[in-house]
Amino acid sequence: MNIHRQSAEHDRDQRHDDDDQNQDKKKVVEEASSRDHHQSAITALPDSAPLLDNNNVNTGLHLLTTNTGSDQSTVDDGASSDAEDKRNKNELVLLQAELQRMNTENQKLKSMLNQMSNSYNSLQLHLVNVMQHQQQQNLRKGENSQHEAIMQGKAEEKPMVPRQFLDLVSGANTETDERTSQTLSDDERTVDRSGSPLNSMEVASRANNNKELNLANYDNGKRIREESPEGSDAQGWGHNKVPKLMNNVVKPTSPPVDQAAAEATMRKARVSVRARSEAPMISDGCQWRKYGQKMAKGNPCPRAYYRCTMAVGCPVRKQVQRCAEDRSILITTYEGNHNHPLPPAAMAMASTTSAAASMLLSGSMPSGDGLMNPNFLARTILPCSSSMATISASAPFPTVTLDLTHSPNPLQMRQSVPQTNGPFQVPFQPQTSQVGPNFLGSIPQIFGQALLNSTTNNNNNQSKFSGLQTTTPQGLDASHLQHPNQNPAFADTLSAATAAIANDPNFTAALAAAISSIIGGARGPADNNNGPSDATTNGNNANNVTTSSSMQQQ
DNA sequence: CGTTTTTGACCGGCGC
DNA sequence: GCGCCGGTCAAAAACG
Repeated sequence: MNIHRQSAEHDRDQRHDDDDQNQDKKKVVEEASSRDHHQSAITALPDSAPLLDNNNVNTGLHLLTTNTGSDQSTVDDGASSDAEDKRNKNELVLLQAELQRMNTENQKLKSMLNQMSNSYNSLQLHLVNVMQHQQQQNLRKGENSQHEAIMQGKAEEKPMVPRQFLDLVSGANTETDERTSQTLSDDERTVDRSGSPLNSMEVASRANNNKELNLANYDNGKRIREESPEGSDAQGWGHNKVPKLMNNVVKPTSPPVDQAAAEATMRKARVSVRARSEAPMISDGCQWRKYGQKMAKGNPCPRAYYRCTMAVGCPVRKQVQRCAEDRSILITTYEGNHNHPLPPAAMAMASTTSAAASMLLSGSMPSGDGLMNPNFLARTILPCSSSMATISASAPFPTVTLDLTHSPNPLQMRQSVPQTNGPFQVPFQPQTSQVGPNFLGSIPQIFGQALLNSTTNNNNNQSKFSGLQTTTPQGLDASHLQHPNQNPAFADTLSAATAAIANDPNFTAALAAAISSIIGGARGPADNNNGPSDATTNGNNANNVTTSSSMQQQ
């Protein structure tokens, strides 16, 4: 058996080696034509670094060729042409030196940028952690006083619900909340999750008779706790194949052990996108080759397996499967990092997955109290969008789900809190976290940027953006938790953004940019080891980030 | 004829 | 140890 496996792997490796050789051949040609290919990663960044502009390099090359041509055409012009010849040669040398200098500088800047991005993310996470601790303490104080008030029979105006709210917003109560919710059956939790009035978006959606949202939430609930088709889609994916795949990833560069481990972890991180589409596959700008199809348990629709073919040896894979409950919903799950530059059209999804993976990475980053709860990140970074993205650690590998299948009605969302059983009612209290205004402010940023990006496109495609959902590692979903600080301003922003996104055919781009802007901070789409196209290059993490949104493609 | 898709077989992890 | 299940492989078929 081992022999068989070894021979099989040997064959596989050999194939891989062949692929590498072919890739090398291709590279030679490509690099000969465009040497500045690698710089696209940097040039994809905002216009912050003129030195990194491809045009500069291209211009330089163009000058070089032009001058060379003039050299040959003026050979017979006499002594004056000799002087000109020398001058041209000098210019050529100068330009070459300049070009080399610029290249070196580009490399330096690139590495600096990576370093800064990492530092920024680390600091940001640390700050979030510290702030949350502070707020926990404050909330505990408030909770205590609340208890005293209740004990004194003054709870008429502030019933038990506020306490629950306080418990919810206090991240420190996670343990207690978990215990409480764990006493519920899975079914109860599922019901609660989908029916929780705390999810303002869902409430709004219900008020709007939005079937899609309810459906999607129900699906998510099943995904997280049950072995639903969708769940299996996002969960047991490649758990036993990671080492093998890692070989593919690591081989070319033979990175250090820790980096390899990080990539291995990142390889596990998945980004799932739920979108409404009649097409067999959503177009994300990448080239995919189908390598398998299976019937997943519990879902009559087959699951298709694709791998990226934009570059030989690219480890990125994706699964495509229709939702069992609503077959108009297409669930696409991405895994891995692109090891090649991506076209602009593919940058969107790559950025999204990168950001999601980064978020997962952040969640597992060492913090003061050990590993940071990945859901903590989701709750802090995306506190108001808990109905859009799901970070699931209940799955074998962390998955971020981007649900593009439902669109909240911000107007109703604004009213949702009063309309429901009260702003503080909590059916059951898993964990959520109260985050400061700083983090709330980042949410409109998401939609704001999405709005900016989306308004640039005017296609007929219909995309619906609803929100992000977070799931606790214990399988508890925090998506039903409404952020207490939701305000009309945010609702307005969300409203405008949603409306704009609804008309955005290239929604993924907008969404990716938005998520990247808040999650990655300085980590832009191009901020990865392999260039602009890298989706999850930083590969450190083992958590799931699911983004769900309702996207309709025509 | 090269590339992509299809599809049955195989492998490894996991639960019982 | 066995069976189930998800993921992958690889030969054959289909496609352009």
